[in-house]
Amino acid sequence: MAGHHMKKDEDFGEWYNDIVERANLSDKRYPIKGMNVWTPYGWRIMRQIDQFIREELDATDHDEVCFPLLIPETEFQKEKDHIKGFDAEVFWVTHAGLNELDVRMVMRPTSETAMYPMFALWVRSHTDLPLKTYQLVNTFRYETKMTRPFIRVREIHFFESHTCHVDYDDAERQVDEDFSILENLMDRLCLPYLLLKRTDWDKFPGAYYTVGIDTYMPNGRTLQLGSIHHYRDNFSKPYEIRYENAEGEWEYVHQTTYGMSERLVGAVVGVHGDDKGLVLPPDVAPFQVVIVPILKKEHYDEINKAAADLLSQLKKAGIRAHLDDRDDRPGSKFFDWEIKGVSLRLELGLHDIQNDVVTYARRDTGDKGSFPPTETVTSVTSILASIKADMRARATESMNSGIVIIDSMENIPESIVKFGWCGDEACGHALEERTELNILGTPRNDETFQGRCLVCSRETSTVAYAARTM
RNA sequence: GGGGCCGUGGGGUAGCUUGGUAUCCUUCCAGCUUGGGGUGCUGGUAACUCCAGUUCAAAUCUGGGCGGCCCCA
Repeated sequence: MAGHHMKKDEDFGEWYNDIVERANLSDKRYPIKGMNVWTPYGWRIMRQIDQFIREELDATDHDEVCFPLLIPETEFQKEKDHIKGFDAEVFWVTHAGLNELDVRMVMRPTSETAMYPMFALWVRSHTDLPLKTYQLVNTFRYETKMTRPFIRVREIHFFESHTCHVDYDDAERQVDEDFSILENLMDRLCLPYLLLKRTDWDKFPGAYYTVGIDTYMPNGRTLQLGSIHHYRDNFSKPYEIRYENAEGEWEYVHQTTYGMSERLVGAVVGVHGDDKGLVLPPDVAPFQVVIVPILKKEHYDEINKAAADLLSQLKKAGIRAHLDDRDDRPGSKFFDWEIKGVSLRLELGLHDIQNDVVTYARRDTGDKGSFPPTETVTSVTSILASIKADMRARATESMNSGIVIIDSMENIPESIVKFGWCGDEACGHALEERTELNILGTPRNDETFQGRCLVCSRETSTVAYAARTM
C-alpha cells in the first residue's frame, strides 16, 4: 500500500477531504478561503449535472437567462426580510477604480433582487404569464464557519429558477412541477431525499413558505441540497411586478423559486463513495467505462487493436468510454480509476482474447464477470443500468434506516429523528437549544401521526423531523 | 467576541528544546526493466509564510504582519 488513507466510517470529515483531493475534483489551494478551483475532472461532473438541469428545465418551458453579478444596494434593500437575512453574509463592492461608489453594490448571494426589477418591466399583461426563467451562475456568500469543498464554499455554482404566475394556485402548480423535476434529477444522481416544509423561523428570507431538499450523509447528518420556495406576492409588491388581467385590473404576480447548488457533487461524493474512492452514478460519471488493456510482450499489437475496437463500439453507442493506454502497470491503473469512481472497468488481455471474452469489474460492488465481445454494447448498457438501480436502492435503504422516532430528548441517536411537535415556536427553539439538533421541518407530503409534543407533551397530530446538519 | 494551536519542495512530513550541511515518503521528468491488483533500479527537478530584530551565523530565538485550523460564547 502506498500511504495510509482515511476510512469512511471512522472519520467521515477527513475521508471526504482526502477523497476530493485524491480524485482531483477540486484544487483548494487558491488563496481565498472557500473559493476553490474546479479542476477538469470535477468540472466534468458538475457540467453533466448542469446539463441534466438544462434538459429538465427546457423540457418544462423554462427559458434560460443570465443576469449581472452585481446588484445595487438600493435594489437589494427593497424587501425587508430578505435584506435582514443576507446582510451579514454578502460581499460588497465599494470602490470602482480610484473612486468610492455612492451606491455600493452587492455580489449576488441569490438573484431575486437582480431579476425582479427587470421582471417588473417584462410583465405587463396576463398573456405574459407564466414567466418561467432560470440561470446557471455563481453566487457569493461570506461563510464564516469552516469551509469544505462543494459543501460549504464562498463562491457557489448553482442554478436558480424564478417564475411568475397569475395567482397563488398557479404558483402552487409550479411547485408541484419542481418536485417532479427534482425526482428526475435525483434519480440520475442515485440520491434519496426528504421534502420538508421549513419552520417559519428557518424559511428563506422573504418567502411565504420554503420546502427544503435534504439528503442523508453516512455520518448521520443531513445535507441540504436545495430548496423550493413559494413567495406568494411578498416580492412582487415591493418590486411592483404587476399585470393587467382579462378584466383590465392590475394584480400582483405570485412567484416561486427553485435552487440547487454544487452541493449535489458533495452529496454524490459523500453518499456513494467508499474506502477506495469515489463511486459515481453512471449518469454523471465523466467516464462510464474505462478499458484497461493487459499487455504482454510479443502481443502488443493484437491486444491494442482489440481494445481500440472495444472503445469504438462503445463510443458509437453513445457510452462515455475511455481507453487507458498509459505506459503503466494494470494494477496501478485499477487503483487510479477506482479513486476516480468510474462505474465499470473492462479488462482485455491475452487470456480474454483467446477465450473470446471481455472481463468486467463493477465499481459499486466489485463484482467481476465477462461477456462475449460481440455483445459488448448490450452487456455494458444493462450492467450500467443495474449499477444505477442498485446504487439508488442502497442509498435509499441507508437513509431510511437512519430515520428514527424519538420520544425523549435524552440519548439522541446520530441520525435523522422524528417526533411529535405541537407547532409552537417556543417548543421548537427549546428543542434546538437543549440538543444539537436542527429542526428540518414537517413533511411536505402528509404523514399520519398521533402522539405528544416532545417538549410540552400536548397532544398533536404533527410530526417534525430534525437532525444534526453538515 | 474570548481562548488555544499551526505555517518546511506539487502533496504529506523530520529537524526547532540545545542556532551552523534541511530528512524521509509520495508526485513529477528522463532512461532501462516489467506487465491479469500500487514492478524494480538509476539519475533528475523542486521547499524553510512574510517583514523586522538578536547573532559571525536563524527553519530554529524575539516582536509584528498575513494565512490556516480547533474550541468556547
